Amino acid sequence: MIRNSSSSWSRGEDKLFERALVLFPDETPRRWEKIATQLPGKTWFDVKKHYDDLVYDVEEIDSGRVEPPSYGDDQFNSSWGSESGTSQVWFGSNKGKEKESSERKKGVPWTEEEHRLFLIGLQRYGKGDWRSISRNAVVSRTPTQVASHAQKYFLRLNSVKKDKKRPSIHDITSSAKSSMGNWTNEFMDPTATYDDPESPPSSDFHAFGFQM
DNA sequence: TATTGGGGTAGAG
DNA sequence: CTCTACCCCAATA
Repeated sequence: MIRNSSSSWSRGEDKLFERALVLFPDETPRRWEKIATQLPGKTWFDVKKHYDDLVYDVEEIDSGRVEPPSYGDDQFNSSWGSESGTSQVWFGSNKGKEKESSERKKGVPWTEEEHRLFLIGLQRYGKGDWRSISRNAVVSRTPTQVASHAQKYFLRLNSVKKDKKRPSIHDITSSAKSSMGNWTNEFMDPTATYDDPESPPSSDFHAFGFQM
């Protein structure tokens, strides 16, 4: 039931979609149209559908305590930073009830699902409210986790963004080369262009006002 | 082996 | 609780 796009959304498309989502906040007038611009072969309707699906996913997880979709069936390894995927340690499948053996805290690598949820929550609640995000979007994660993840996330975004312009002593005011031209196929390319992660100035409406 | 990526934790606000 | 910085671990170059 969870995560099922109307059409086939590839990884690259998803990435572009997320990028566009963070690029065009909820306050954007023709948000879907603008987002669809970033997605070749997709219409605004498709995009909206996809977003709706994701939001539904989030709500489902929030409401029904539906644990994130089988992470174990990840045939295609997620590549959220490492090209080869294979993030960290998938020590013991902690599905169901976590087993606190004598295992150290170790790190549970965020999966795409969680990351997407995080992005959604990020847009819906804004940059700061990690508690709301962790409460509504990424239930599997505590505010601290979310904050840490967000830190790394934005850090990477900024790093990449800067890196793209780093060897540019020539691009003083930068020409059109920094727009779109370098990256042809950014699909499946983690080092591809992620720009402006800055969240909207609006602190966002807190539809729900529960504090922890 | 050195560097980066990635998550957790500690400390300060 | 949030923000920032640091530490530790694993993967990659």
